[in-house]
Amino acid sequence: MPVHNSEIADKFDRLADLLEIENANPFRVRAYHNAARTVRGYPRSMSDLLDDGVDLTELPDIGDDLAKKIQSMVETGKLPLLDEVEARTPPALSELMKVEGLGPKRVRALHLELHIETLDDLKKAAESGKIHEIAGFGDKSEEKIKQRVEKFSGEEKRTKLIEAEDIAKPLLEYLKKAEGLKDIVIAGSYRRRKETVGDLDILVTAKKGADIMEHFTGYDEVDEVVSKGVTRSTVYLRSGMQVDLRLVPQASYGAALHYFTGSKAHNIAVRKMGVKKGYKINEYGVFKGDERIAGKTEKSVYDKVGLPYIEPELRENRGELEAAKKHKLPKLITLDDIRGNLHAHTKASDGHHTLKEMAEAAAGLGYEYLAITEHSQSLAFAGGLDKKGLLAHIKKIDKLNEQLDGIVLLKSSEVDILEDGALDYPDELLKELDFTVCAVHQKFDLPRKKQTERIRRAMDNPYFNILAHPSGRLINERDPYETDLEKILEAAKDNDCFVELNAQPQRLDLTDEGCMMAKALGVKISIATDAHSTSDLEHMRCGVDQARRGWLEAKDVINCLPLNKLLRLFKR
DNA sequence: GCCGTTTTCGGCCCGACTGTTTTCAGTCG
Repeated sequence: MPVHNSEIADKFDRLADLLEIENANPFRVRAYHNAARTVRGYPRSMSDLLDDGVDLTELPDIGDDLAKKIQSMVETGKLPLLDEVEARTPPALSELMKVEGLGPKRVRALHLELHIETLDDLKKAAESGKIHEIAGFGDKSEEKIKQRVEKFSGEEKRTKLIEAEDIAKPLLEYLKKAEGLKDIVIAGSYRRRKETVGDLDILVTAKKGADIMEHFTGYDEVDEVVSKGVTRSTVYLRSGMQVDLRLVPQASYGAALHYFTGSKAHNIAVRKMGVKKGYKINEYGVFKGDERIAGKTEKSVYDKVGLPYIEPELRENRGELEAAKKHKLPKLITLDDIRGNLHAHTKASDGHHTLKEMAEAAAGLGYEYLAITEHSQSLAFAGGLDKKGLLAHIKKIDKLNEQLDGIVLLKSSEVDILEDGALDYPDELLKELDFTVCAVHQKFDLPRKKQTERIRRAMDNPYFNILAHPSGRLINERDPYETDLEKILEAAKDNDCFVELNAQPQRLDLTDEGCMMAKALGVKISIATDAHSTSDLEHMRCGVDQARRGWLEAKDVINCLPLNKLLRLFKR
């Protein structure tokens, strides 16, 4: 069982937390966190990189020492230094640091003074009123800890982007009513269109004297006001979502927007570039000495460090700064580039609308084509069509196409990939289709090698065209099944197959990193909604967001092609 | 512990808010 990047990253983060509690050199602590971020976000597994003989010190923030530690973890699953540290500092202390308001210093104090090691210890200590006796803690701290421990669930919950939108939109409408408000924008990972967001960062500018903060904390969805200041306030909404509101002068709007959009790694890298040029960059602007020389727009900030504007979706320090320096940034795909949708269901399997209704909805979005991809015969529980049923459906589509104007329905099927890699219909039936969308829907728990081989074998079939939702994950609900994505993409490349970026907001499968890997390997992508209703068709925008995070351009995406060119791609 | 068209040693992003303090440490983003 190969070690996942996330496991390596978690170990580095835990080690960093414990070292911080032990009062280690803060820069050493940061080095471990930085390495964790690099490893967690890396599109290829450390294990595969080592197999290929890649020198890990080439990766950002990985030096000789950490490269060795990663190698040790890949080979043995162990990080000896972590074991060593955990032997003298209780491992659960790093959990305590996740409680809001508790950092390394206070966790250390709680441990030294009251021998608190676990959440349970902390809860008891708070209830028995021992905490306020420690130097640096008072009655308020004790009370807050008591409340926070009560609410603490242990896991940091990130909210799916589309759910965050549902929370953000009414709040934004409410905030816009504030007296004296000028600009308002949601920054942070929401603006970078990350698939999940941890909190909402809202940036505003306003007329002098306007009481925006009062208005904000008075929102009727506010559950708790964490802090409230002149330029910054933090609240929790009833939904559990944390919202930060920041107020900056208009002259600083661009610098603040850049700062609060992040990512942190991108910001730090840009700041470092500023320092090299003798500037200081913060949320108020770019400064040369005391003089503000830029900051009204984001572009002005990039300008000062000698870079072109970088789209928010790219700001992850995953090579965008290097690309920008060389003027090689991708021209990111937009929703307008999309000409059709290659994955949709109707009432014939598990969809909610008829062929005609789906066709008209797709035409209404300005599409040239919509592919009808009912489930195949093995997927009985999702209304999969048997051979006869599919043939009849094909005829229905032919007939409807004669009546339709401006849009063409493509005859396809979401064909199951069986456990042995065979497709769920015989070839003589598959050849009646314009193309196929093939997918794994059962036997999610095969070992990595077998699962990978299953999909690769399926691609050997000349009627295999697009691999749908390649990992099967459901965000926050179901883990991806174990595969070697790189090997699958290589097989797709070799067999002239394509890979889907499923735009369902709970799937978004490929990931952004998967898109980057596909692009690097020369595999083109279908961004498709897997629509089960007419309204689902509008989830295309979610897929496009994810594609943009994955550096994709219109030329990388097959459903940006006109119909005649698209169909040529499916002849293998 | 990482990193280097000034450096292989000496830097490492920085400002706001809170609470516990009498001038600032701790935490957060």
